[in-house]
Amino acid sequence: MKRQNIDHTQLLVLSLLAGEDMYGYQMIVELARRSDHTFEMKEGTLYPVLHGLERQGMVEAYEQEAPTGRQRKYYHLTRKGGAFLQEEAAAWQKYAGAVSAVLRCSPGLV
Amino acid sequence: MKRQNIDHTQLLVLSLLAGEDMYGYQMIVELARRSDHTFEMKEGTLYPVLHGLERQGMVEAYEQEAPTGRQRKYYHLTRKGGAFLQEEAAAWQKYAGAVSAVLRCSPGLV
DNA sequence: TGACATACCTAGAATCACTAGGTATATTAT
DNA sequence: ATAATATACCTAGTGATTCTAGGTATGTCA
Repeated sequence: MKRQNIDHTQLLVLSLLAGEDMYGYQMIVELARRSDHTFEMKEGTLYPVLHGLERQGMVEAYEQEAPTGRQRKYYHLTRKGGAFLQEEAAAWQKYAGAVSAVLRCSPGLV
Repeated sequence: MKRQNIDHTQLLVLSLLAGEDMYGYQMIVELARRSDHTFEMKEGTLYPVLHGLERQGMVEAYEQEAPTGRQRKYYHLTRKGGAFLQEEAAAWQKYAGAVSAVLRCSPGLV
């Protein structure tokens, strides 16, 4: 389909970083919390996506020590990433609206 | 993710058949119309999905001659398929709601 | 000290949708 | 008449996305 390929993981990750810098593990926890545990992202899904976003200049990574003494890798949304997020969010709205429109054509589904 | 795997093509196809029996080509045209051309499903996507749904007993196929004299293969939603559609539609609502909830956490996206 | 949570990572498999072809008939334009 | 387009079905192979299933290592709590 045209624009079937909304990368949901990418969209959700970018939207998390729009609010504040986060590290990977935190994103997984936050995403679960904000979605009422509808999304339980796997590490095997998240980390490759983060690396891809970094390669594309959508996010920048930096290391920072946690109060516990552990090393964390934080990600920051770049200006380019912010613009991309806007596009992806708009694409999602369009996509979700279209699905809803199709479902509404069949009574008893919505 | 948990329930990341909503098969969008399957959901849309089943919802089309909830209204009336349709043949493949018609589904592509109807889906484009109902989604304001957001969805332009490819034949290479649709037909394998239809065959899969038939194999699983979600739809039943029958041949019927069109007024033009051409042979068409119509698909009919079975009771099992109807129940499955209800589940998938509910899963979609939950999924879409969760995405919206996450996006709403970041101002300026919704 | 053993279990669990935190925190990062990758290789390979599975799923889903697409590309790019194929076949064939009906309609419309030249 | 015939060429182009629309209708109508199909499949093999490819690419993209996400998952499974591991690995490494540190911190916390019972």
